[in-house]
Amino acid sequence: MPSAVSRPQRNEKGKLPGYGAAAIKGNSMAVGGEEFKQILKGKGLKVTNQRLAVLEAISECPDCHLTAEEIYDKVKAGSPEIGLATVYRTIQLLLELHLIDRIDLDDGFVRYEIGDMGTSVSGHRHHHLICLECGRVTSFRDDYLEELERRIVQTTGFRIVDHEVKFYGRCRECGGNLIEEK
Amino acid sequence: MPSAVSRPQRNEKGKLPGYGAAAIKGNSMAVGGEEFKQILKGKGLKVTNQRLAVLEAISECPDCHLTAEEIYDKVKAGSPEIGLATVYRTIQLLLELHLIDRIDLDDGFVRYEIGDMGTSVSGHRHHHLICLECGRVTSFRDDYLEELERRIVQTTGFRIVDHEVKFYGRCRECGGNLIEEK
DNA sequence: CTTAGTGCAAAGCTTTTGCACTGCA
DNA sequence: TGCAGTGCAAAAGCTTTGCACTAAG
Repeated sequence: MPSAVSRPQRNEKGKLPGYGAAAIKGNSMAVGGEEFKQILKGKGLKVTNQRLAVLEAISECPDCHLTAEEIYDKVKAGSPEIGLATVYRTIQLLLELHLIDRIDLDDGFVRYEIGDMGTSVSGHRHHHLICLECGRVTSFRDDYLEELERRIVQTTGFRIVDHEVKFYGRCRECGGNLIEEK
Repeated sequence: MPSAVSRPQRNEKGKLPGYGAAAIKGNSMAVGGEEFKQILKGKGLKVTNQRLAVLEAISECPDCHLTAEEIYDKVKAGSPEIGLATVYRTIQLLLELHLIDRIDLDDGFVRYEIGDMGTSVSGHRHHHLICLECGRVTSFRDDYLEELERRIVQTTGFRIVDHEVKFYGRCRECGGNLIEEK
């Protein structure tokens, strides 16, 4: 399989922090390795090195927005024997457990990031600023949408439990607030 | 599995509201057939029945959120000889012309909808309420985010030209604002 | 008349699945 | 030990691409 072709890249920003063989540490995880193990056990699921390694890879760099392939590569660095299918299966599992989120940054790649752990229910998820120029993605948090949510409930009867927001524009480095563009 | 409004299951397609052979009318289009033709001519591109038919199909039902396959089926009803590749190529073209938008409703399908025609620049795009229960998708408009955008510019220097918002919850029919869910 | 655009089929990629093996509980 | 979980490879989807033909300008 030619892996070079599908390498996600956008304007050279593919320099993710280098990772050594750092699996199963269980400390840098947002969820915490122990907590994750408990969740698995509680559901009658088995705790495997592969599962720990995948969650570890995703939580190590919350702003990396990794693709499945990138997660695979990161995990493989520490556990060369892991299979891509297992990565996909684990991603699926983590999504169902709401430990990670699937995000679409409109660059044609499906990406994943560590979840906001429980806070999502109260609508405090973080959001993304996407620079149309350099492709850089910046995260930010804001509870400002609560007022808007309140209004939506009143007008539509829609009870909101979560939301996702993406802003497109131009970051400071690309001339963002300096340029007077129509 | 939620079998709601416009929810195509995998391996099942074309159960959308039936559409007659209604291509090349050029009137129900948000852009207007004539306007579209002018845009094409202005770019030195050719005006073809296929292109008109694809834009027509997408703009006929702004809330349908059609997939490429569904667009193909709709167009085929009026022009049986069209090829799927042409639909994909036309979708690509329309995206580049900013006449349509690609949207991700988190159901595993890539969808397209007619663009908000120019208003996007001023941040007035419409957004989506996604019911986690029945999968129904409701659109709404709101300028409320302008204040939030203003704040983002101030704190991050990010100049915003567009945004996309998705709200997840439960629609009125599914018990939305009636249920006291923690 | 020129060549962009199209239809068809084949190729490409990403993600899923079948099956025998492995290792957690 | 038993069976969930895994690795591998094959399959399945969806989208793109090569090529000869068609039709817009």
